Amino acid sequence: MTNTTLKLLAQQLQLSISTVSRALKDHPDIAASTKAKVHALAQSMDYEPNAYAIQLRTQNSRILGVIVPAISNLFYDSFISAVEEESRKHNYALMIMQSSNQPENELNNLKIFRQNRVSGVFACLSSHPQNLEVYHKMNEREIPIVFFDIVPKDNRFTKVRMADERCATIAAEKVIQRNGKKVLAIFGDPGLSISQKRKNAFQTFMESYAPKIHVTYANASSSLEAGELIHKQYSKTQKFDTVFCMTDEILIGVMKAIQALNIKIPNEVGVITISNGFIPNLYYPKICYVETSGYELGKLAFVQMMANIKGGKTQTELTVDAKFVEGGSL
Amino acid sequence: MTNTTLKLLAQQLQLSISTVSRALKDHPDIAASTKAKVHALAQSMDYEPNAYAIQLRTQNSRILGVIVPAISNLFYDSFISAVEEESRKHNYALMIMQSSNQPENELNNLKIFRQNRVSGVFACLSSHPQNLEVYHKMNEREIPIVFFDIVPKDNRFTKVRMADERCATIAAEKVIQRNGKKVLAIFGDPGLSISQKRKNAFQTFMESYAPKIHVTYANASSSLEAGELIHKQYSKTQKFDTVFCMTDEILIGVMKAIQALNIKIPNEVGVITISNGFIPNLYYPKICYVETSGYELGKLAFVQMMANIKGGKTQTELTVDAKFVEGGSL
DNA sequence: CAAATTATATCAAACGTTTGCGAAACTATT
DNA sequence: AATAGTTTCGCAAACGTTTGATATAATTTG
Repeated sequence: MTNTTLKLLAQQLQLSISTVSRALKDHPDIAASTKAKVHALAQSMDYEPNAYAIQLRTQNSRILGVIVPAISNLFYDSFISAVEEESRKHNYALMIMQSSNQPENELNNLKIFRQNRVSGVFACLSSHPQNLEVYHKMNEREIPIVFFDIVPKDNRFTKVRMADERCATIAAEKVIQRNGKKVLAIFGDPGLSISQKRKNAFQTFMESYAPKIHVTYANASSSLEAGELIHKQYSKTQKFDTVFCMTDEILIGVMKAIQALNIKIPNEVGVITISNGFIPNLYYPKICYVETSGYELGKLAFVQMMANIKGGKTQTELTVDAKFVEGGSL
Repeated sequence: MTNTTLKLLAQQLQLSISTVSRALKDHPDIAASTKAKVHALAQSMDYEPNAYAIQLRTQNSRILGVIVPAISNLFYDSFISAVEEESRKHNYALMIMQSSNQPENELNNLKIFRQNRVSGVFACLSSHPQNLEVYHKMNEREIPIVFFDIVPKDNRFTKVRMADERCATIAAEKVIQRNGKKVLAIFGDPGLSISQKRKNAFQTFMESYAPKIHVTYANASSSLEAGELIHKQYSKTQKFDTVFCMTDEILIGVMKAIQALNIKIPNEVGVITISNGFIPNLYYPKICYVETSGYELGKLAFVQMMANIKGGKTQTELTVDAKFVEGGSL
């Protein structure tokens, strides 16, 4: 069975295609009686406008592209969720692709986006350093780009991200408020700029506001490593009384080790992390965290995208602020 | 800056549009020298074929639609992840929409898919009962549909799902093997067919293979409820020694309560669940689980989709088998 | 009642491709 | 040198819309 088209409707009704087209969109030129007939037939024949023809003609796809490192990720999927909600409201459809942190995939995805003439793309850089030429070319072609989370330094782009430094600073503040004396602070892959930012912020705050507190800095790019770290550090004579985790992944490793060692939270050690909240709420007591909401970021990104699409350029970097969420772990 | 088109290339090269088109796709009619020139110019002018024009002309969108209840979900996002991987390999793009379990959203998403003339759709029914007319109509229009996870009874459709009954049976088997005597079995929303299936399978197995074992059946549609259940049941004189959780959500509630009550796993109680593995691995000891892999399901769904697109109808219901994954909790 | 206005509907071009068919321009064959 | 066969390319229609310009009929106006 072939799809219903304007032409088909027109033939059935002995009208011209343009009349049918206008009737369906309530154009004032068309008589009410005609409109009624057209609508009725369209309904009964299950007419659905061909998006491709429309897009070809109008040069407006109403499709937005999203590139994330991975869909299967607590942070990014809440980002996507938010963007999808907004898109629906604004009558845009979404095309989602994952880069798996491979620049090669990222490029390929962008190509698909361009070939589909997306109206804009939300991009999260894959972690490895790369050149931004593609993005510049897309800018030249006037395809709006909103970078999120992992954003380039280049300030010719529109960017939204979490207030990474603030997160770490807030966490440090809380640690001090709760009387942490010997802190183990675990950060992620030191190659990532986000790790550097958070570590610097944490360190800066600690050094200036609480110079007498003893802080051990460590890296762990996986839960496994984070767990081992706890095991190792906890057997030392100089034990920590507080542990700060930079990410959910680290927290997971830490918590496993803490459960294995049967350490009591918060009596024996306090725990604080940066997270969107899902993982911290899996434990008893709930882990205290500084919230970084992918959802909020998504909403913000969408606003920026709309501004970009409508009003031309908005080359700014916006951050969504962090806030502390109380738990029972500190 | 306007996009490069075949016409533009043709003008520059003093060739016809059709020649340029054929040159770019290595058509044997075109001289090698011409091809070289065309390719060179296309390259330097960043020519990207317009997907809409192609799709309009060829009537083949190479886009697949996916409807999930929620993207932000451990199970579905691994499903999506798998489908996306395969799609990329087969040169399809993905359009992902979430229904939020609202039939209304589901219908709206389907409309968008139809208007975009998707080559096929992966659909997971929103939980509330609804009529399948839309899907039948799409079938008539020869849009392949592969239902996954929550599938309709109607066997005119292609379906893939987890072996729900098997999961529960395997879990029951293991509980008996590990000498559970007093089992607390917690199932999800009793309105959902998946809950019924799993409960029936569990119950049937228990009654026939281990009639002397005492099983308490309970429902909990949220982690919270599950947690309360544990608190209530554990204060009784007749305590349980094993708890079976039907889903991750239930497990989360259960584990929180267990941690709060400071119950030792597996010494005081054994725990087993049905899961894709992420949550069970968050704890120490790791929770034993019967694996339901969204990833595997995605792979299977894609195979079915390809079969459907190429070879016409494949009206079968396939299931991906469950397997037990060892942990330290039983 | 002729002229001007309004209401309604049609024409035709354009968006960027793909593709069957035909047209030159060569080359090879007798 | 005429014919047949190849190689290389162009013409033009079609995919399903949208939209400015235009045409026709109906209505109003002075």
